[in-house]
Amino acid sequence: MVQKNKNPPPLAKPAAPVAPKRRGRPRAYQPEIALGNALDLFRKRGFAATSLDELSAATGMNRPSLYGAFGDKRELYIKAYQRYRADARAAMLGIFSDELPIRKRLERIFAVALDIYLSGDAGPRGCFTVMTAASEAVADPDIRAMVLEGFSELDKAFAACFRLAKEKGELPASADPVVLAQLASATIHTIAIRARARVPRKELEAIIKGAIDVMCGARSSA
Amino acid sequence: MVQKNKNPPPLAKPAAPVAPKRRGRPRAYQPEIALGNALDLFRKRGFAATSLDELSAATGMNRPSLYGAFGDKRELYIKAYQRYRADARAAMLGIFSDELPIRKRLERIFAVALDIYLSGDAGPRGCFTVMTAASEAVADPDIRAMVLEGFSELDKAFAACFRLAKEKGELPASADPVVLAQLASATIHTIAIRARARVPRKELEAIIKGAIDVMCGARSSA
DNA sequence: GGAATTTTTTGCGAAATGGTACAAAAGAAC
DNA sequence: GTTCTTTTGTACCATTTCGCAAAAAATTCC
Repeated sequence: MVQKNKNPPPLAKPAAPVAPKRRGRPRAYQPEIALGNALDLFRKRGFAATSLDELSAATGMNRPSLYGAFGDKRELYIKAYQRYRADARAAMLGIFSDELPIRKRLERIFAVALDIYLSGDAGPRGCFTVMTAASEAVADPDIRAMVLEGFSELDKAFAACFRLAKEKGELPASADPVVLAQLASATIHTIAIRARARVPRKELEAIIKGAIDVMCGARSSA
Repeated sequence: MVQKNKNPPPLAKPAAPVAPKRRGRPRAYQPEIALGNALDLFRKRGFAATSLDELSAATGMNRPSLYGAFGDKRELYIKAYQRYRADARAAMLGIFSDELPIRKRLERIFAVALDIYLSGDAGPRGCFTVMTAASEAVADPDIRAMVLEGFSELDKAFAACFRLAKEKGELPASADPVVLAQLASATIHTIAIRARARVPRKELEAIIKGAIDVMCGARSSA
């Protein structure tokens, strides 16, 4: 046992995805879950009205831990917003890539959006991007960049849908995918805002149906 | 001079519109102007992020005077919002009642809205209703009622425009004024949000033009 | 078992916040 | 001129806010 040699793993994969075996005291929280709870709070209250004490209570982490894990309040807000966007993107991805008739596709997209905006035990939470744009994006360049990217992302995804539908002959040749996409985004925005003011789901669904009729032509009133 | 009788004004108009000659120390501020300044601040920062100190500085009134004149912070916010709505209504009234072709009418309505949303020396201020809806309406019933009334007011005004245009034969018989009105409101909302995120005026104008084309039919591409 | 390392916990502190009490000021009524 | 009324200005209070320092705890490496 003299030359025990520490058995050096000759070519072990350097990035083991599980159990990195950190060195110090183990964390008492799960970063993913804590960030999700912080996101919930920010969505409910907005940036300025959310205090670190509330965030601490919601995440189960005390303030110094919050700082260590996510930085100050603004950084935490930005990370929460990134998480929100990633979640929303994930929820939409399948629908945008599925090869459905345009009408069905739009219906599903708007339905998912409605679910996101109307969720929340203490009242509908609306759309983080819209709230953020309304309050923080004017003054904060970093947040503004993310918000603008969010608009662009949504516009482009809708435009791709309409372009494909046009190629498949579902839309008349006169249809302009970019203009239709902006109308679809506008519909997203109007239901996000109205949801936040507790407009009932039925009315929002009626707005969606009307918008789809206009965008796709009102032939099949399903 | 014994029976001087205090000369009772026999039938003097009880509501003299000028110079009521108040009794105590005269006010050092003009309520209208002070409320306007408070409105500007609230539009810039939102409710929670606006402090009474800032409001005091912006209005030129010290805090006790603010409190005496408008009540606490929330009441001041509500009064500022009422003022905003009154101003916006006044700016729109003429256009909504003018008998213009529908296309021209929409162009002017959206142009006025753009001016409101893009104004502000420290960045575009957006639409107070949208900001208010996004942040306060969920939790505050009074504010929510005002916001809902704002939505309804706009929807109805647009619907009246489209209904009239349809009667005048400017729109096809298949056009649904209510649906078109919701799309017009959605366009208002999307440009309000995007303006707040500093989307350039040109892009907003393009969105408006596209929306009008869809709503009125793209024949005359003026 | 002891040293090193990372996290948690407790508690502090300086600043800002919303709101108010109270005396001084400025004008009207008499 | 005196009194009454209303507003202003100064100062204050209790609470909340964000942020951090320093000690205690939990784990790995040796």
